[in-house]
Amino acid sequence: MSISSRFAVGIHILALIEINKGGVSTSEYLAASVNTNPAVIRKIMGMLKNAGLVNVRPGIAGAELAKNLSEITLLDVYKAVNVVQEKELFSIHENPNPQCPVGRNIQNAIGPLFEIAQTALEKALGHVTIEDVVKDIIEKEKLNH
Amino acid sequence: MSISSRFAVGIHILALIEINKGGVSTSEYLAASVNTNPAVIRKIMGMLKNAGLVNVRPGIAGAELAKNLSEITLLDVYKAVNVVQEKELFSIHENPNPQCPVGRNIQNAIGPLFEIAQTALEKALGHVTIEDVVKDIIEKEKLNH
DNA sequence: GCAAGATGTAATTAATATGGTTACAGGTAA
DNA sequence: TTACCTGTAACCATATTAATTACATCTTGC
Repeated sequence: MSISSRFAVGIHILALIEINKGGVSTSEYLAASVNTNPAVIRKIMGMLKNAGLVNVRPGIAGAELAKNLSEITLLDVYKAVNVVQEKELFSIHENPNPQCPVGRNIQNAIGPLFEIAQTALEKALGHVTIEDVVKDIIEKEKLNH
Repeated sequence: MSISSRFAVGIHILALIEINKGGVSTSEYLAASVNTNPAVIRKIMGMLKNAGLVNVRPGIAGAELAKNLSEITLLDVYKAVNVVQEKELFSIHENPNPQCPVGRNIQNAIGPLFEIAQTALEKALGHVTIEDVVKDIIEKEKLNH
């Protein structure tokens, strides 16, 4: 199992919109960089739009960031693209046997523990911004010249 | 997406083996508590065995813990049952466009960030032992009497 | 030795999720 | 009106999960 690449693609899109600030970031343009289909980009873009991270309008070419670069964290993107539901990173088997002491308590015993772990993950994502990613990309570019 | 319930079932199995210490924990017995098929239990048990967490032998009924309760963390179980590969909790889109500055650097830019988040998750799991889970289950049992 | 009963493991299946693709409705601007 | 874009639904191939069935193999008791 692994978390959908929608998350990585979402980050890619936001970073590219920023770096392409002079030009027009159409879904076709973004799709060419990600190497996927424009419809996939438009779907993800719709999610980013709903989360208030980008501005896009029907009929009008190009997308823009709706917030300051430094105000968009990876956690924002992660939540926007809906790769993991609230409290449901880990799945717990349903219908354990209520006749058994372990069966009737296991869900309540491990649920909170799983939440703690998921929260630790999300907190880590909250500490990184798209600005950090963009700066890192620019840095890596310089090193290869 | 969500992490396979093999993880939750693995925890369930270990806790039940402990609580059923007096009796014989066959795959059929464990399956009845988890509410699944004995073959599913045997498969997971094989993984726990490979990780050195339980002792089971062909032909001999019952499983035992191979370590002290307090020495088995949730992280041990998580790794044993192989629900997430090393460094691969988050998937990153393959073949981004190398002609684009973002495309050619995105993987190296976000890979390490994803690792940090995954490590935070795993660290949280490493702080909890099966003993904690068993104690919690016993506690919850008392409260309901 | 052999029957009974357990574990080990492979093959199959249904259900679900993902990402790609196509198609088209609807909006915008020249 | 034309050209081009976004929004979105429908469909498909593929992968994964958990359940199920089946059977080989091992151990013990007799």
